[in-house]
Amino acid sequence: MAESMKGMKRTCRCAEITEDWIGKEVTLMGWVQKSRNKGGIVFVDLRDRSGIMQLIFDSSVVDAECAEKAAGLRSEYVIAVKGTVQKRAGAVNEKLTTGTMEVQANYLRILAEAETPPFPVEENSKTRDEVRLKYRYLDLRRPDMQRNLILRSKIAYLTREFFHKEGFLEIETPMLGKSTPEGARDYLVPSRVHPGSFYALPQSPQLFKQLLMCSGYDRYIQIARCFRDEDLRADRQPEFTQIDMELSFVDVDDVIDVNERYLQYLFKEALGVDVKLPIRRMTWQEAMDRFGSDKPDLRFGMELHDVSDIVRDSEFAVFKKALEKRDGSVRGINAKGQGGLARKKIDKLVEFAKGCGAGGLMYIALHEDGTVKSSFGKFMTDAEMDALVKALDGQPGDLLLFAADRNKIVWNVLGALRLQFAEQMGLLDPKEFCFVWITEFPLLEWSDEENRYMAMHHPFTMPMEEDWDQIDSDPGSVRAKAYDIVLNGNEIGGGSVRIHQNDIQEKMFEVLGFTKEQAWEQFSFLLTAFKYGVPPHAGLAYGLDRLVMLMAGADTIRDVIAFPKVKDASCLMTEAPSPVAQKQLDELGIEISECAEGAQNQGES
RNA sequence: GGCCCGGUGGCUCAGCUGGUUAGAGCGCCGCCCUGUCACGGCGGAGGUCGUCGGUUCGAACCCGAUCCGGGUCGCCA
Repeated sequence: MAESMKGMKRTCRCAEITEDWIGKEVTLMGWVQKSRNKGGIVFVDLRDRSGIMQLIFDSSVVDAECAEKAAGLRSEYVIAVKGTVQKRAGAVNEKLTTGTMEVQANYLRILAEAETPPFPVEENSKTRDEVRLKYRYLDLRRPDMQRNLILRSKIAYLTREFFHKEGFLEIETPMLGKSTPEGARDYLVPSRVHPGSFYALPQSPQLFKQLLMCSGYDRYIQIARCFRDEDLRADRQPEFTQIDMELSFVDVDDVIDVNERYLQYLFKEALGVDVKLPIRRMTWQEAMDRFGSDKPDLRFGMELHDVSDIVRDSEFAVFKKALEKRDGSVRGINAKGQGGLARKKIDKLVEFAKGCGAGGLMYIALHEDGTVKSSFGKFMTDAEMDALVKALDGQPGDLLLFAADRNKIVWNVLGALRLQFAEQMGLLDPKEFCFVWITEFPLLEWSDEENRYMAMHHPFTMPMEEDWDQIDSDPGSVRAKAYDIVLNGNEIGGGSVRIHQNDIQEKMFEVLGFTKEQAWEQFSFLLTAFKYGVPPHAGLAYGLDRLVMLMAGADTIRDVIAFPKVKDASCLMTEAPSPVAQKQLDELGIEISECAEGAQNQGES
């Protein structure tokens, strides 16, 4: 039976009590973690967001009514307790920060009873995600989830504090905006007032923050919700949070400078971790050549080696074909100490490589006893094989893996293999934080699907001056003033200097295949604004969820988001999205097609 | 959309080559217990093995479809 808390006032949280409090009267309120009834004495672990305090109900101290109530306490009951902080008479519990103390209770109220929870509310839950997410409010009671969300709050606070001191202004941008064709799919919101027209939820505040620069706000920051209607991953949710910023009268180095100091401050204050400045920088080309990725994990080596020149004259058809392709190459990595890998496991690696888009994967296994096994040795001369082993510094016991194809595929395959081996070999320490700036990204990327160049970052990214004269002759070779900040193989942020000159912007649209009319139709407000005096500007945005995930040591961003969605972007707790009443649809002038209705009915059965 | 992994009492899992009555730990319920903290002791309840269909004398197990969750590729300017 639930009682009122009238007349009682919480004095502090459970684990805020220290030994200085011994002898003091306190009032605590929280959830029953566990109750141990010894007969005449009942121990209760009381939990709130700060931690646990042991309560003791002694039948020789409390009245009969209180003793009976205490004996009836069950997990997750919400209670209020008055009592005295005392040093424990019995053994100390070293697992609790409050383990030397207990509260000798003298008064108890049951504020709410609770049914037995569907899964244990405890640290390191092994309960599967499906159940956790259905009862997310219970999952969020668990100490590890509470720590994550408390850390997230602290990170948001430190971020605002740091950038405020640096002269940034926090300005909100709209959630209801205009749909744009490039980029991810938009979440659309129908307009009641304008039947047939739709708002789009922002994929990022990109254009608005550039307009704010036009308006003279100089330095802008926002912790902004963003939406992308694409498939989910462990590190991707349909709605997510960016730390979004834009600065005027700056170039690449200025953005990097303030952000390096931010990261140093954040990691020191939130985790006590020292980030050494300056953070290492690496061009995109170097990252791809050495690590096969534009977000290299630098906590370990196992670098890629280009062996194209060594095998250029070989008779092996796979190598030959690869080198005839545009941007074709043969590259390898050395998986140290993996030479003894069983044939079956090597076959699995080959399958893995095929999954990454490769035709296959070649290997040289250097056994400890000096024998050599290779999938392609018979097509090669001894001299060529020796040169390959030497190029990768192969020692007895090593496994050398080679991919041959267009660069994009070779990088992709070897970069992924490199990570897989590192994980298998236990080379990844989650407590080690290895930052790197990746700079000088290509401005454009060829799209086979669209049969045109696409902006790698976005259409407002400034090209590097020294490459600009190649924009007509060789657009793919033009580099951009774009940069990503990478932490342990995760892209935690990215940004660029923006185009503020009319002629460059027009040329950009032309290269991207926009007609002048199309460009104006989509971005007229921005292009018009730029006519009235636009300062040079640049910006950057962090994925807050990923940043918190890495700082919290979590495996998925779901563990640092209070109410995340599952893989098909639905919410297991609220069951969103859901069909709506016909009346709502009528108001919006929306009709559901038969095929969508069919899919919906199927989904419900 | 493709590929891979999983779904067995409330939770986490085991369940052999298809074999007769589907197990364990935790939790839960009852009784006992005044120093427990992974409390302890005694007793007890609880499962259409995700769903549908098929193969078989016989299916948790094999086959097909489907639903749910996870990972990944595509996708994510």
